[in-house]
Amino acid sequence: MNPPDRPERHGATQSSLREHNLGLVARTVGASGRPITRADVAHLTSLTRPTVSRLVDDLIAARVIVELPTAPTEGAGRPGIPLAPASGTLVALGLEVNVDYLGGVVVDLTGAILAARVEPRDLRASEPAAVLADLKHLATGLAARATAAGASVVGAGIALPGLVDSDGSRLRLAPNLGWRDIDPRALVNLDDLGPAPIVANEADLAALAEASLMRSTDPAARSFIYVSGEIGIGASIVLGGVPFRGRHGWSGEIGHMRAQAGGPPCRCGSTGCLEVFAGTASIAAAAGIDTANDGADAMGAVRAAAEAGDDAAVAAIRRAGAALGAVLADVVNLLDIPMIILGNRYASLATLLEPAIAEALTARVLSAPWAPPAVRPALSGERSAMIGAARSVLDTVLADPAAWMARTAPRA
Amino acid sequence: MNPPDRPERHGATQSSLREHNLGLVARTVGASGRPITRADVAHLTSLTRPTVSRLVDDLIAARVIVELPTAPTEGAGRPGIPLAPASGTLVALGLEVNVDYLGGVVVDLTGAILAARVEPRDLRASEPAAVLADLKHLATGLAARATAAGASVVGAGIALPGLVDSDGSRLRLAPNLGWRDIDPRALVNLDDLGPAPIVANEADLAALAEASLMRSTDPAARSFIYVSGEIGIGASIVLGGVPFRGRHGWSGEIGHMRAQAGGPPCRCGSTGCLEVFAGTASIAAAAGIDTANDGADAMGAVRAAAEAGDDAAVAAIRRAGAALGAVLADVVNLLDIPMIILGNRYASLATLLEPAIAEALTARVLSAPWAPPAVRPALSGERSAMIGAARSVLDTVLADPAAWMARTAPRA
DNA sequence: CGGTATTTGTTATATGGTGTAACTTATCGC
DNA sequence: GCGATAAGTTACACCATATAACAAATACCG
Repeated sequence: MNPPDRPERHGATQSSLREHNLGLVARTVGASGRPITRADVAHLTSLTRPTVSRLVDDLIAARVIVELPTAPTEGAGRPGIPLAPASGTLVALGLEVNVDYLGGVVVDLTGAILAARVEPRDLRASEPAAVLADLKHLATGLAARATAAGASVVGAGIALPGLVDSDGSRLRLAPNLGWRDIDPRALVNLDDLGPAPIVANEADLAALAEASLMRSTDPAARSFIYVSGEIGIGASIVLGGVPFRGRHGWSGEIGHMRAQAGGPPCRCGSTGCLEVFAGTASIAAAAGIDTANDGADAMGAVRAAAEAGDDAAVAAIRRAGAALGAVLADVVNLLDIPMIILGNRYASLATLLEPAIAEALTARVLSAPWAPPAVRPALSGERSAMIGAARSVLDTVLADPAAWMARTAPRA
Repeated sequence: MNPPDRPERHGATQSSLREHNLGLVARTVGASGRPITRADVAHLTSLTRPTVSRLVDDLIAARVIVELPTAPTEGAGRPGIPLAPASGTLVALGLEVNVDYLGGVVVDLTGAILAARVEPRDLRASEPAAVLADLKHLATGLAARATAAGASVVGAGIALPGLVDSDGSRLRLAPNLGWRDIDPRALVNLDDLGPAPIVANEADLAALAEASLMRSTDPAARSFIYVSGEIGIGASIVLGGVPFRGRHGWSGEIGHMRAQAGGPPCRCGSTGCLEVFAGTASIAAAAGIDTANDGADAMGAVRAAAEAGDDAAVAAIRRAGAALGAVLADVVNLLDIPMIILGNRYASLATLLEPAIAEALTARVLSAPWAPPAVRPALSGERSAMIGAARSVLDTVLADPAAWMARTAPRA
């Protein structure tokens, strides 16, 4: 997602120039929510109109963007031809393995979901090879459907619930699956689907999906903390639209930051971890909700109980919110990223958790008087990790369309 | 230091190409510890020899790099001409205001300190306008000396002990100086010394100096946490050689992260802050060292006492180390940056603090079994913030030598 | 209803930076 | 002293963008 500390970059040649501008035009068309003309792109990028025209022609030929039927005109002068990212031409697969399901989506450059398939299944203590073989089966099925519909599959991304090395070569540990030291790429083996799949942590990819949704609503907010509530608690630190993964790719382990002195021991071996107070299992237990059979909707039950005035549920949420707030205050003091997104299972609890979180933040964040941190539920829903996985693949095309064009037409 | 969330970048033209490669060559020569030839640069950058030659000629004309007398040759073939950053030609001023002194250095592209001047002075509760006027006086004196020696001053950087907005336009709060809401650029007014000076937090600039020192010893380690011990405790998060400043420029406030529940109240109004347990004033007090008259060397006295076996001093250091370790464990869990540099007043205590810090880190950092975090005293010494301030200005020249060349020869 | 202003998109040409190939220069090894 | 080898330079081709001029399509105005 981001490169590890690289020593020094490469020299730029004329073709790098072209690649750069090609990507710039593609991203400019893609990022601007509504269709824009070649002239608009020229203004936005400070490139000249002839240059933009040339680049746009190539991108149209590569099926990255399309010309729309000329819209109802306005103002003087010749009306421009609206351009938009192509829909249904280039697509990516977003796959995910999680505790209680396994699934995949097909997403195109507009962000539309062309196909989806989710198989609920209890994957606690499962066999990695078998599960990932099933995932491959699911993926090839989706890919076949997409190509049948005339789309080209540019690649696949895989979201996993655990510590993934930053280059995606290795899943070190997935506590809830009971997996350890897996090579996901070898086991899924999607070599026929283009380049090596992107493999990353589920929270980071969900955050990426959130980032592209936020780009439409609030283009200024390109950095935030995405908190993913589950049995464990993960976070993704998004800087300028890109998750920051750390030295090895293991950043964001806020579940084991200290929330409170003492308390029951955490399964990590330490005490006082946030997870003990604000993990979904812990919230459910404190609220007196049975979580054994129906983990997915336990938070819905807690919410319902709390809204009905159940004391245990209210107290459980308050305790979780206070713990989250204490930890997040430290995070904001450390990073000065005053925007917190509550995602995954937390999304439905967000309005209830907010008061306690906000209270802790205003009490402890040094800069709160000048710039009070914002706390918000995630915009993206259930399948955000899969969507983010696909998005991350499509982003590589948008970042360097020339590479994709070279791949698709090596007939020179 | 790093830009705030920018919406979208500019289109690249042929001159951007040139600027990029000019900077790349300059940085390649500058970063490689020892002199290298044009052919070496070509190999390292993947540019061709003719291109490198052209760029090098321009950089020599601009006095950014120089040809050295041809060295004792080795191996077959025509010996190359060694290139190195020019010494004494282009220099930057690094200035600093801190609690008990005010000073400046003149640094050239090789990192050599050509001149320095430090005036000890008690600046607690001082008058900003008067102090910064004195700083301007000091700066112009240093600049005059530099130009008299034949150097061109490319600009100035100013290090301040407080919350500085990320664009350097405003010092929000410097608790130890008693300053609040200052426009440092207007008050220092160094307009005749090139472009607007870079203004930033003292810890961030010291970290930058540390980063360039580490580049020589360990080029792989481009990301680390620099902890600056003082009455307050600041930190700079260096990612890929660049301090990360956060949304407003106020990142790194670890002094007010929670170290321990309860404890005496912090002057920030909260309780349990790290500063209460590990700030230098607090360490000195706990060790029973009088800090009133001689704050600068109080840590030396604590160290001496601890090494002599004084119980109070040993306990004070142990308490501070445990608190630091607890907070830093959270930081490493959050960011996965397993390298911690103890700087400023902590540097001399580092060997004594390390055991307690390391103990807390191994106990609480999730990834410690795979990748134990490293804890190290800072390499850079007393004047690191000033040096970093100058360095940051010189880095702008290295990043874009074309801009400097345009400034110096606008005779077209 | 026709002419003008205005803006989009295209075409033709100029500019400029890098790559390629060949050449010159300088050293080593025999 | 001669060939091998590598550094640096020169001459030229290539290619991407800028500039300028032009064609096309609409609105505005008399």
